[in-house]
Amino acid sequence: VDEAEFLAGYDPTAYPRPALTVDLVLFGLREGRPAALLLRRNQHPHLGRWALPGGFVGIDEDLDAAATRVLRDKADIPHAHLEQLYTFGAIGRDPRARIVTVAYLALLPESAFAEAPERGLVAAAIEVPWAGEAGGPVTALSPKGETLPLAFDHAEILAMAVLRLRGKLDYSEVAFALLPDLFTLRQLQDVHEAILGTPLNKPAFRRRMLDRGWLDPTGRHEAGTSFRPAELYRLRRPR
Amino acid sequence: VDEAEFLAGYDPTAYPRPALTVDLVLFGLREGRPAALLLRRNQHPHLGRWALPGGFVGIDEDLDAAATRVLRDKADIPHAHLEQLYTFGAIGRDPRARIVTVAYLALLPESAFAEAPERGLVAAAIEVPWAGEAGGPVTALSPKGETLPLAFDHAEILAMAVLRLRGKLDYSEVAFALLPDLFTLRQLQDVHEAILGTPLNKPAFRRRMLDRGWLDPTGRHEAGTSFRPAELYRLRRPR
DNA sequence: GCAATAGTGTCTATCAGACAATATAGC
DNA sequence: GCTATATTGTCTGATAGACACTATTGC
Repeated sequence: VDEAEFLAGYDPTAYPRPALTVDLVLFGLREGRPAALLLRRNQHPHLGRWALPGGFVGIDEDLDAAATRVLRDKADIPHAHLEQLYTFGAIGRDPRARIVTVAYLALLPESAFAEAPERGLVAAAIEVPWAGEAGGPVTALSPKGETLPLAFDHAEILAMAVLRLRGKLDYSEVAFALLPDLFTLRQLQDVHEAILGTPLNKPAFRRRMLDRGWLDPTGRHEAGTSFRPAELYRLRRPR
Repeated sequence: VDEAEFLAGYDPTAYPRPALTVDLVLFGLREGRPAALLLRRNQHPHLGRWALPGGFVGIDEDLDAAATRVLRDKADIPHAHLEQLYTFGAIGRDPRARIVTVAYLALLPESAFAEAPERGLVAAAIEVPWAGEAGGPVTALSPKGETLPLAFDHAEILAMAVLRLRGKLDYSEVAFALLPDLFTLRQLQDVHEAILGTPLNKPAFRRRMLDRGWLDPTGRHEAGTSFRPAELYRLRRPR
């Protein structure tokens, strides 16, 4: 059996093989809520539904390179924190053909997020029911609050993205990828609260973050507030 | 561009596509140390090196189903805790052709582990250098202590498996998948210490595990010791 | 001075590590 | 009783939540 499979590895017509794509969860915060950039499908199947940007993996292209290419070409974003999320390969997930997709998570600061609508992308708020730790199926909402029907298994992929972020939030630097270079402790706390979906204790959060030693105070302060301005911090590099 | 890719999804000859496989990390403990079942390659490339059992994903086969099939057919193990680990798709990872592999982690109790050698599988101890949290490249050792050269990028896959286990150890039930149905608290602690590669405080570990409420005492005790026998516990189901 | 938020101090409950004391099996 | 390990108790230091207090800005 192994010999046949070996040959099938050389000859693409010996056995039919699944097609391989990457799909990107372009994740960020929109008005303090989890959000992702979605693309409206203008073809069958799932015409009119909303989908993650994606593309086929080239025969001479790394998976990470394919994800970077999709980020650049379909979302016009030159650079972002990118990490592989999970690979989805259920039989019926695409009605056209057998397509296995490697989902990637891209983390965008709110600024990059704001420029997106010109490309036909919509910044959809992602509602994650708390659903007892596991996180249920998500719903996507347009900026006006309408529910956006999702294509394929993309609701499942979005749910996985939020769960992954929750898990990595407090031992990794993912939160900082969602913030500008300079940020206040309040902004950092807002990011944590948005992803966890639960309020946090302010003094405890401050203590934890400062004791961690990842933050450098800049001595500068935010401007334009009508109240006491908060100090701006920067992520210490390299970590 | 999208239209061309759409058609390529239907017609396998329009664009060449990567082949897709699953590879399994059959993980367990051998004499209190992390170990995995490896298969000696009897073909080029990497003839004589040691590899994870794997196989091509059928066109009508779920990824999980492919992993289950490999577990059954190549390792003769009817059932195990299986979870997707990561997808490896670097360009040169297989010199024959472009092959992308979805790595799975299978967790075996030591009993299933002991029966393996008949299938040509070797239970290799996995040495993970501590390497400051990140875990460096692993080395595999035969039961006699010889270093086993690994095929393809399988050292990287094994390293990822151990890192994943470390991360999930204390909020998931992966440790129990490595133990028999009835086990003592000492055995549970040994599993944790083996995976973390560091000793743990005994009273604190007991308290933590018992307070968690996952364990049911059975009232029964281990036998055959020449000292005080420990109580046997069972994982409470369902979690 | 007022409003609003930043930032700090203190008290308490919880949890982990250290260490020692007690319990129980075979011999 | 002796040995080896299981199991429990206690002390202590670190950490998180609750809550109140002080600081600073624009107006």
